[in-house]
Amino acid sequence: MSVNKVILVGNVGKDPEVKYLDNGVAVCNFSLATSETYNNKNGEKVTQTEWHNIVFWRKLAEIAETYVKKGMQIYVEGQLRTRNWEDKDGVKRYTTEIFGTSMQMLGRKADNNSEPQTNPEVAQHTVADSTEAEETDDLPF
Amino acid sequence: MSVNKVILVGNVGKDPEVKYLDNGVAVCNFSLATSETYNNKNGEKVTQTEWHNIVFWRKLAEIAETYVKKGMQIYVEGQLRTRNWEDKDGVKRYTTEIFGTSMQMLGRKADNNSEPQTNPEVAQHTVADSTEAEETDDLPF
Amino acid sequence: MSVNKVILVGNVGKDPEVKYLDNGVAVCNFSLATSETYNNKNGEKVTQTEWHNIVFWRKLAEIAETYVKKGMQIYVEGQLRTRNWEDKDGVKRYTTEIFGTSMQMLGRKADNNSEPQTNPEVAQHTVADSTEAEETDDLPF
Amino acid sequence: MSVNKVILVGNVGKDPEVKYLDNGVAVCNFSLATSETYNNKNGEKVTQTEWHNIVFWRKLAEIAETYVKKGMQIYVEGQLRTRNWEDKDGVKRYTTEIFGTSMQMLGRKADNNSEPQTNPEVAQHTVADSTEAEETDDLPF
DNA sequence: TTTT
DNA sequence: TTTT
Repeated sequence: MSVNKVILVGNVGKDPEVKYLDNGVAVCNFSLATSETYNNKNGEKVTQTEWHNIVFWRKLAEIAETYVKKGMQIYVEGQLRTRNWEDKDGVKRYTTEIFGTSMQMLGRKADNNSEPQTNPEVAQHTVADSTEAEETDDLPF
Repeated sequence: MSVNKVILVGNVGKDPEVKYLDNGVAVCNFSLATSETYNNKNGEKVTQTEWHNIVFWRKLAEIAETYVKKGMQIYVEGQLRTRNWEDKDGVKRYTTEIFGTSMQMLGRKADNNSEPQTNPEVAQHTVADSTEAEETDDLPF
Repeated sequence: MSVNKVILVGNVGKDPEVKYLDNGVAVCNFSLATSETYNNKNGEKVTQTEWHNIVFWRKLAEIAETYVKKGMQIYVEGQLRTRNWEDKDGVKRYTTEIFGTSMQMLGRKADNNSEPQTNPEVAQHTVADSTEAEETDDLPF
Repeated sequence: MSVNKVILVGNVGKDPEVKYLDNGVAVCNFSLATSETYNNKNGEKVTQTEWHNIVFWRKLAEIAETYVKKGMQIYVEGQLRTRNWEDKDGVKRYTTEIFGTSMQMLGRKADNNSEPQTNPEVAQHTVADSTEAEETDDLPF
């Protein structure tokens, strides 16, 4: 009975960091900047940047490890998740992350990769963190 | 390299129609109304209603067949698809549909079902038209 | 060059708290719960709830003050904003909020208000935190 | 009590066509392609392209006229609207359009404009079809 | 820490 | 054809 959806288009702050759990599952973290520019009451242009903590798991994490680079403009769809943890003084702290479920690299191919792409399928289409029911070809849609 | 996403909250116009293909796959069609009210230049309140053709396949179609009823307020997420077909005069015609990928029944339980719900899990949570990678319990998220 | 969008459908955790700035501007805060249920690896049903900090300003805040109540199911559209502040030990802390730009009360009227509505126009249509260019009636759309 | 939202990232099919009504209001039409690639049951890669009819009004139309070009990758947010009209045989026909409310040009500047941009503010930030309440600088958000 |  |  609920919807928890985030849609972002922004620029990657740093090359993603990927680590692998003991069971081989990949987890990828990086931050994504979205910016808004407006004129303040003095007529000066002000840019306000938001930094979003993105987390990808499994296949999305592996793809991000290979293809996502600092500075790229990407589309991310995901869910909000607020984790809590204890800081060094034992105080409960909260961090809000975007648990990514889908990702797109935007702009032209030449933008995103200086080298020729060896796996264009992966790089150029939406990648979703799920085993989507593959549409079979014999259905009329 | 693209995103095609529709998000609707509206009211179901009629009980969904479901048919089953020879291979047992369910297909469900119904229309969903979204309305906007505004004041025109004469200060009169005007309501403008849009009717959306919704199509669900497989499990989503089966769930809609069982639980979705005329008048219900639901959330639908999906993609735009424009089909073409020939009318009786052989003229090519186009129909735009929302290929639903996720659905929610909104409002309280009592709103949506006069009878007690025998399968609350199905009725009260998001249902997606995909075999989502079930989150396993041994992962720290 | 960026998009920062959040779409939530959830239940209001408490009656909204509204305060008015010296210039008369209303600010409204409340938390909104979204829940997901899944089966863990032992086959047990587990519900995971996320709490979102919602902030409304101006007209949206005033409408929320009047109509939004604990328990209601609402739709919220907005942007992610992470504020930083100093805790009592002078440590920089971060809080992520949803700066709401649009809101809808869902479900039937009877769900959302025990008393008769004195201002149904306000309560029953989308309210956006902007002075939208009102569509004039003489345009063909 | 409803939500009617479309979010697209795709490529512009042709340079937008803009016309001006007698009252000076600009209306802009163009089509936007979104594509999906999947493997069919024979393991062949199939690309399915959807064409969306986009309509912009007023300022968005004027900006599109100046900056949006065939081939560009853009983000469009809007609403679904189905118009009906009579074809030459007097038959009622339907056309579904996306009434755009917000637009972004994606990718690097060099992607989208071969010439230097004379109005970077307009071209590089989100443009919404509304007179948004300008955030004033004296509010703490 | 990004981008324009 | 819905809903308020």
